[in-house]
Amino acid sequence: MGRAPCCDKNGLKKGPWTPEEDLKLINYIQNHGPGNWRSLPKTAGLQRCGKSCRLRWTNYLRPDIKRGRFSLEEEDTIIQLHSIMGNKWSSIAARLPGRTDNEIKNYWNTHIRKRLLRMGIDPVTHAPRLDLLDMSSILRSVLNPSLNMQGFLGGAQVLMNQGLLNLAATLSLIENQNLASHNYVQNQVAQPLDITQLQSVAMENFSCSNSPSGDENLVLQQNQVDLLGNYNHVLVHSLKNEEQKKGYDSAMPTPESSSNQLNSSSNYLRSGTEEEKNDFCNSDLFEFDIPEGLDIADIFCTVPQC
DNA sequence: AAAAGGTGCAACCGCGGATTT
DNA sequence: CAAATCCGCGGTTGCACCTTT
Repeated sequence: MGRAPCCDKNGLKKGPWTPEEDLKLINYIQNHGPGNWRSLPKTAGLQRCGKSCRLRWTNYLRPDIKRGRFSLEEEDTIIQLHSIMGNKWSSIAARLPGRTDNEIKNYWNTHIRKRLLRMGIDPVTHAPRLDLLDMSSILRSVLNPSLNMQGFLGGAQVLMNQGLLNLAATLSLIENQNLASHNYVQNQVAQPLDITQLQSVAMENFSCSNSPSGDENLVLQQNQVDLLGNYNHVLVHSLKNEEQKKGYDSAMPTPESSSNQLNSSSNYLRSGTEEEKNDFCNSDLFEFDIPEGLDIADIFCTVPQC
């Protein structure tokens, strides 16, 4: 014995909502409040599935929804939260009052994700796209030419440790909390980030790291964390630079960017295509400043098989 | 000016955990 | 406890609008 079916799907309307339907839904919820989506359509006189009503309300009709383009602060927050939460759009939306998970998801897929790709940053891992990059040669050209990278690398397979990158991003987020909170306050939507939660996520990432174990490696990892803690600063800084160069307009990509965008949202998982390589080659990813005192040895982990 | 192709976003789909009977 | 459904989530699609050719 279970509940009655949510709705009889036969004869229910689908597709775009009309203003009349919106009005019915708004009026009903204003009088009765949201919830009980199963019975809502019938009571409200709507030929819609309850699921469709809930979606329409939560994503579009809710009075507290903030419309319009995303601010730089919101964009920063999305990038930082995505770096530790991944595609947990509802969790990210919970940190961005007035924004819905659907809106953030769309904005990520249509704007931020493509921009990251253009900059040679993997939007899934938030790490530089090493598959598109001869890192050692670039670093050699950027850093002191006397540095013997070949000797340092020792012929070993050199890979960024992804777990540490994630952890670094997390710690960076924690570090940025004051700034982020400040921004929220400025926007009158203060909702401080939960540091405890973030720290637990950080530790989870840390424990998932495929780094070598042992005290020495822990020291090395801590150094990596210290260094890579700046990773998200660099990422966000670089994004802002790009926006400033183009004249910021999140909602209106430039023709240049449009011509480099991916063809379809169904191609999200595509990686390493010629198109992306071209995007990367045209990017200015490495125009940011290398911090003083940077010890390049801390960037890498040299393990037989990361 | 028209056709073709690209973009952005609202809405739908399907899944899995939670809840109810 | 099991079955049936609710609810919310992330992924995907459809289509109107825009841009390019």
